[in-house]
Amino acid sequence: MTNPNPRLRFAPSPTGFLHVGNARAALFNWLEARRAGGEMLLRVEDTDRERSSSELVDNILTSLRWLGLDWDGDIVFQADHLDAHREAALHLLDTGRAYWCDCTSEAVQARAKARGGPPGYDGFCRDRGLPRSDDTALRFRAPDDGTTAFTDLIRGEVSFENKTIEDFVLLRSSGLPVFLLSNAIDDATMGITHVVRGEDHVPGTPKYLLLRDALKLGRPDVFAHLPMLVNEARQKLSKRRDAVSVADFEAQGYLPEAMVNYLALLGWGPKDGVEVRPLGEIVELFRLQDVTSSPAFFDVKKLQAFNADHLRALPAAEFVRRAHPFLTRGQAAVTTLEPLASLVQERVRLLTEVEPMIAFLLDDPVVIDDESWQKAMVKGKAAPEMLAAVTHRLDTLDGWSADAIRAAVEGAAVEAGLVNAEGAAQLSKAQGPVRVATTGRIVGPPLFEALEALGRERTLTRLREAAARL
RNA sequence: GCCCCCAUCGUCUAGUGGCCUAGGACACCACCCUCUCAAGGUGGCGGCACGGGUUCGAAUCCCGUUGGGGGUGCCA
Repeated sequence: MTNPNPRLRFAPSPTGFLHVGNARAALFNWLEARRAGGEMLLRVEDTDRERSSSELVDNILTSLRWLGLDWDGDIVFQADHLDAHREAALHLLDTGRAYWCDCTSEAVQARAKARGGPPGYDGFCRDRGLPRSDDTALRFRAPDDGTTAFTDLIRGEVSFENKTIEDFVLLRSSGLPVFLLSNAIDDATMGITHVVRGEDHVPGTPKYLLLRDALKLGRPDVFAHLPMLVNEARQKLSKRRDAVSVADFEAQGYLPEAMVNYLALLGWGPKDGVEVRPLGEIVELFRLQDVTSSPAFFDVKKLQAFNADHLRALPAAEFVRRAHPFLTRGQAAVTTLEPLASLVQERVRLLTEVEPMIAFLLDDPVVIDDESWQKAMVKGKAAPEMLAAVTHRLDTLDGWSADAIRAAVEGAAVEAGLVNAEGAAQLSKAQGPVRVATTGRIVGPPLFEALEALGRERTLTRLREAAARL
């Protein structure tokens, strides 16, 4: 049952960017391979010369590396093996399992419409004995009776009646092999034991099996068809319709560890219920047979929550390092961020949110948010009194530490009359005007640490400018 | 149309005949904590698609219905 040396593969076609659906398929292959101590191979299915491009190959490889999904051995490019695929197809012709057909797809459709039956090829050229020409494609002669079945690790027994399988194309009239043929042969050549791919491949599996049988290539040990990843309309994710490129998520400030963690939970869950955890633990817990069979919605909200958790789990120095590529103001931003790193870290969900949070330390004069100004200065109580009192106290403050600043603000609050029933300073009200004057916004990192970082001169300048504006 | 697959809170899932008055997570709401915002804590909202069986007993097994999805290319 269990193969001692499982070989799995991720086989993307470079006709689009790597999107989260592909990434999930790659991840599950990788998880099973690594858990079982097997091999993870990578094959680029570039047989569609028109739509494939080396830029897209680069994008796929870059995204896989970013996610931390490595592979064993050299990358196999399917286009390098086209001759062998063609040869195999021709062998099928010799053994009577294939034949040349000159029907155009228009003609096939017209006949289907005319007979009122199901669309698809009707075997028109089966016994015409056509020779190969520039207009003929090679079709596989599918069996007329019997069934083709396989066991799917996730879905159980799946079977198809052979009479529902049409005579599909093996070689285009250009001589190029089609996906089904290349895919089936390459899997055999590469010794793939576990075929783990999307559920959209289920209907093609009997053809795959029929081909492998006809070619006497044996069958893989295991099939596992992963549930689809769907959009809000519950349709299969598509690159064109849905914004789900892995590279885009990277650019938006997601951590690869959050992405793979979240992706692993789409169709699978650890027995202990602990969702947020390092990949290494997931590798140990993952079992292909535990994967769910129903489709899953890719929920960006939950991904964000995971990202925030993984961000907080980082050591502060590492957090700064990860934020680096997202700091557009260069070294100034880095040195500004460093002392406040842990305070910022706890408050962002995406790395792109880091710089805006420390922008008040980078901009002079500070940019004041209108809504915040209205709230704290116009509607807030005793804003002028508070600003005057705090300006004086901070101007004459001994030392410049968060604790000392806090004491000064508390003293100013009492002076401005912002006190509770016991006469103690009401910081929740008092900090508003100070915060807006110095950081420009009503929300942000803890005020006293922020002012300590801002320094006495800039703090006083901003307080005076705000008072003048009032 | 035909073939195939799927069906537990809004979403992702736990659940493999009794432990389920269905558990967790995200989201949402309330409260607590608190210098704002976060984080954290507590509580709340909310689900086994429907109908038949089988069984002492069904979210769990079987059949059907409905709904959704995938495939049906000389794309992959």
